[in-house]
Amino acid sequence: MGRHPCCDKIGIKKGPWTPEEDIILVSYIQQHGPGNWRSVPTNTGLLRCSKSCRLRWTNYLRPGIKRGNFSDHEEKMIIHLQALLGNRWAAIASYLPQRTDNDIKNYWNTHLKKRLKKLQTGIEGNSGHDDQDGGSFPSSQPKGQWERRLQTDIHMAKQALCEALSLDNKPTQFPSLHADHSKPSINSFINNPYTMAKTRSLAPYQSSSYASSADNIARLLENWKKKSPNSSAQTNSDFVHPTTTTAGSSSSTDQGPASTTPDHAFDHSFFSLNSSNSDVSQSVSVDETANLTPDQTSLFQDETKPNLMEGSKVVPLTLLEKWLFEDAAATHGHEDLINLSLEESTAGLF
DNA sequence: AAACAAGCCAACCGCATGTTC
DNA sequence: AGAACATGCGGTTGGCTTGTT
Repeated sequence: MGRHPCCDKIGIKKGPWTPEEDIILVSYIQQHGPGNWRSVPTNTGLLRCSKSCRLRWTNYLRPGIKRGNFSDHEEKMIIHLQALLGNRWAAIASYLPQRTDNDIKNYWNTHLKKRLKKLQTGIEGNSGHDDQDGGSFPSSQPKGQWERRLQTDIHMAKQALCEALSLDNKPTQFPSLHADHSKPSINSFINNPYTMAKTRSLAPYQSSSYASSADNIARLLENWKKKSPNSSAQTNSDFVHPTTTTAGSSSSTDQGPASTTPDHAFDHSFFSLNSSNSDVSQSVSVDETANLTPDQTSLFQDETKPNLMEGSKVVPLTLLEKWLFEDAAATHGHEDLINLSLEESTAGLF
């Protein structure tokens, strides 16, 4: 069944996204929600393929994305999860709610893989580990991908089931979403990994994620101003968003005529936040999003990571996990102890 | 200061899977 | 049932940045 690629159209733009394009895309999604990517290029006038739009949204513009350096804890999470799940970046990313799979993948390939390799060669001689793409899991053995996945999933399902059966609904204190060390809920484990992606849209997202989105936009605008002082003169040949010419400086109050975006909700919710200073990430948070209309809030609840805070349980950790987390426990305190205690409660069951 | 190399990461590509008709 | 379409995922690439010679 020959499927033609989505990007085979002539005139499709490739390469880095411009701030104008970002704004157009975010503006559109603000009004229509993520999804139906096929129609995005035609409705916005963006000279991008639908896939590119989706990718740009999920990897960069989507609310709740944290960028920049990975914390020590995040590193350990990645190392651990990679050992556990293999190169299933989406699944790994689901345990790091603020990171995209692409980010994690890049970070793994550029930092962690090398570091582990170095570490491994340092202690070489006492191991017969297969490398497994950076090889960090001692017990891995040559297995087919599917077999390996299946094994992992069965293991996780067992853990989840065990958790559900052995623990009552012990209320658990979780850190805020903005903490780096969210722990998976039992729901996410049950859903994970195969159904995880599908459940993303169902899991309500913390309202505070909106701040991060505003931050993303603010950042891109900032970069835009930095890189091209004359960028306001740039135009998109097919589509000029009302905010395009005023983004950054006067956009906070400007509500020029919308050509294809009659609703100005976006301008309010995003750019009004950027009014006097560039650091919106500090000023926008739950309170701000509380003022959003249901549509606006639900929009940014749509395509996000699963809500790892959801539910009241976390998944038992293996000894390896314990080892990986124990260092983080020293720095992050009580939330990690939650997992350790669960580990103890389920140790030896499997 | 220029040339080159290495690192990094955003974006692309192709395949797999799910959904709709 | 199966073709067409939509979306998700992981591997890879290209270009920009930074470091080194």
